[in-house]
Amino acid sequence: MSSREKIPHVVVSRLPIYLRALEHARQEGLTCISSQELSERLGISAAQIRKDLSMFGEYGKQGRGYPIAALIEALRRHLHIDRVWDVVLVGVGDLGHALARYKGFANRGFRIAMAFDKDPERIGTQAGDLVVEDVRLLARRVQEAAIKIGMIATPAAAAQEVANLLVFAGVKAILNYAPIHLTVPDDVRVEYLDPVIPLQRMTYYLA
Amino acid sequence: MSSREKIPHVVVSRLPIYLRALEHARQEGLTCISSQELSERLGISAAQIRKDLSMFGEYGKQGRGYPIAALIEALRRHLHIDRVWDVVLVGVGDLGHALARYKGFANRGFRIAMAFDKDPERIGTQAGDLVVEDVRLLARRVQEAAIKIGMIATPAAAAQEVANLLVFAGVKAILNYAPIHLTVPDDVRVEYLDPVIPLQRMTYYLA
DNA sequence: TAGATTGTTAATCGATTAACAATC
DNA sequence: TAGATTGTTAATCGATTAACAATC
Repeated sequence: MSSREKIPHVVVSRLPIYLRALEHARQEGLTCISSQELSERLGISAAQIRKDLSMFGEYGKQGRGYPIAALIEALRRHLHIDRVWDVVLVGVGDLGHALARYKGFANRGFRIAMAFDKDPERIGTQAGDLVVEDVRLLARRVQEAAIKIGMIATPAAAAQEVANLLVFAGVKAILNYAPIHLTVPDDVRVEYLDPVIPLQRMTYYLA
Repeated sequence: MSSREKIPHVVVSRLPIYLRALEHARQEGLTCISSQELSERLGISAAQIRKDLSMFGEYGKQGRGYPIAALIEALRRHLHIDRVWDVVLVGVGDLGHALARYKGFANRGFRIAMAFDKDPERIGTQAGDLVVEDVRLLARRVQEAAIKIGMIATPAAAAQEVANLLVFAGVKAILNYAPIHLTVPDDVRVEYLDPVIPLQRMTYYLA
């Protein structure tokens, strides 16, 4: 039961998955959903789901399942997305542009607030609603805005240097699209989105 | 030791990470690398790395470490990327375009061979080197080319339907960028790249 | 040879599952 | 009430780590 012990990271990592599924269920007009139903939708065992959720509180009702709206609200609160986080984007090539224009951040807790590049050809151009700024201004601008989350969409060769800069500017969480492992201080988190890694994980199982 | 028992998926999932680090090390001009050195570069324990690699064979030399070129070759073989896999891309919006033009697939085992969309405005237009085709032709084209890997870059609302179509066409591995869980048969693998999920995993730890 | 590092074993640690009393 | 489903416990299962003999 409930939220005072340390929650294992595997459990935290499933929370956004539950949240996404709950939001879909709500869109379908459901108001309540059982761990069994969630299990079928996600391929995660019902016992696992109940155990995970029980670490944060008693949200379920026996005989009926979980009230969707209340659980969504609770998960958003536990994940600290009961607010909107400003994000700084670095690297505005094809992928950076796609991210700057991506509509999926807004209603899930995030907003790209600034975009930087080092290429003079790109600086001053438009990316989504933003004007691309010179990466040399990054540290000052990010510090002033107290931005805590960075997205790296540069080539691999630049990514570690950009990470250092973000860390220096006070960023504590980095989403890295560049195909390279980043070395950062212990109090900074990194998540990786190199598309080739999951592809290679799957080809292992292909004939 | 060596490769006849079933390898746990966690181990398989680390192989591409090792491979990427080894390729970087080779680019730096190294010819041999110890588990200790790899550990520092990746934040994975040296014991873990040795144990993982030992499941595939005895690639290391006591006192010296692992010969990089040979290990790269071996990992590529075990991951079945000692060849180039054709991939079918579905959904050619901003993200799909970025993927079609991404240079990082070619030398890591993949090639986007076809791109489909259902929007008449997009069909016939250029995406990277490809001409966007009508999604109604997908099943036939994919079957004929015997393509086994699909990438979904459509909106969430279309993703499950596209997945069904890919499965019908014989695809066995799907990389899904749409923010939705896909339900597919047991012999089909799915990997997810919704950028919001990792962001929400990190905000849990932000104040 | 001396020093370094592997592959492997056994011990530890952590995560998942099964089962069921509690209860809506 | 009867039926369904939770939260939790204990048992199982699996993954990681520590340690070291073997050996390059």
